[in-house]
Amino acid sequence: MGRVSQAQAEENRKRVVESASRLFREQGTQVSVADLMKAAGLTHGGFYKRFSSKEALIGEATAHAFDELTEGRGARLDESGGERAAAQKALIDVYLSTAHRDSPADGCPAAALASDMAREPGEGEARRVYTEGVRDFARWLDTDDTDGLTRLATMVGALVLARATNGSPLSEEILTAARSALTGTA
Amino acid sequence: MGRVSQAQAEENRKRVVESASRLFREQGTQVSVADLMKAAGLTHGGFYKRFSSKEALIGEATAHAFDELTEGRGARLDESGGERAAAQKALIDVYLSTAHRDSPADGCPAAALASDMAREPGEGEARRVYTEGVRDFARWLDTDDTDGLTRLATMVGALVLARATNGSPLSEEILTAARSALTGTA
DNA sequence: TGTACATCAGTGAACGCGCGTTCACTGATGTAC
DNA sequence: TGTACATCAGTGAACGCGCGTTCACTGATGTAC
Repeated sequence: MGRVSQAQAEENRKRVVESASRLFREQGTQVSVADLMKAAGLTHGGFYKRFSSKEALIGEATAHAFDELTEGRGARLDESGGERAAAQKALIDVYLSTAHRDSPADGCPAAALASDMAREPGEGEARRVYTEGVRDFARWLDTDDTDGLTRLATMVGALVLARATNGSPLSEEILTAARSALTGTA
Repeated sequence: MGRVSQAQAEENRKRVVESASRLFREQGTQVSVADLMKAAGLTHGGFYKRFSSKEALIGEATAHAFDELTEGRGARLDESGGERAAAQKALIDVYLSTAHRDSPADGCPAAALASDMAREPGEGEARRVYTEGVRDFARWLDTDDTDGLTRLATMVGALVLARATNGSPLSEEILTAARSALTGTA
């Protein structure tokens, strides 16, 4: 294929990180390097020209997924009370929807990558980024009466259990129960 | 090594299921057949004399882990109000402890196996058993004001996030926040 | 602006390794008499 | 109760395959003049 322009090369690299962040959320971090590269329209051989190891890509892809999540949240932390509560409620409704359950690739990395992070060896870049992302997300979810960490735990737990029981009616029951508990709506 | 008595063979098989149920919770279902057999003190060759596939073992090991959990809960569903609430509080305190966070092998399968179940293809035995186990556990957690499903979601989410962020102070904060929200104690 | 050549992004074959699964073999157990 | 032999639990080598990573190669891009 020959050499490719610097701009194109930069774009290719970005595409690898983006599609990896989707594939890792969808299938876990054990997706193969060959599949990751193929998803970005490349062959596996060039991987090590751009990334020092698969581990390194996991770190970058995790960071990318959390960045997306932060953009998605949109609203700033210092927003005024009423609007903030409304933004929280809107996000929780989307978070605990069957659509979110069924498309982990576009979804919350805190939920999708949790077990991979738990099994990630030692103190890698990925874990650091993940922990920071969880902290930020929880802070955004704080209310006057409930710790954002508890609300996030309920959301992540409900999503993870709904995914694991998908195909059974229980899956929807879990989402509905958690939504109702967190937003006061069925 | 020659033939082994039927009683011994039966015991060996049980040991494989038991140690697999620990290893799967600890490291995920992608632990190799060779490692599973070694953990039970056997070599990998004999595996297919006792199990039709690795999938089948995952099903049995999942069932075994949930059976253990049910025994661990001890108290019957129809227990009287006060005692039941006390048993629930006791279990929640253990569930959200750093000890439970740090030893997934003896811990809750609903939390430890969630992502593996979500990625398990199709409608296997393992998923069915898992879903049933989650339903039972949630039923046991029901109170007059809160759906057991929501309480379980909070517990599972907190445990899973605490494991993924282990090594950071955030990990303990998550456990403490959830414990306090669920039992009213710090 | 045009030419000559060095650079290097991406390719595809290859590396050593571990996977799930199969199979010929072993020798103690279980059984028929 | 004792003997002869069939059974079969467990072993270890082997299968085809996919993994993460390396590397010689290609040819268009970028640059020096």
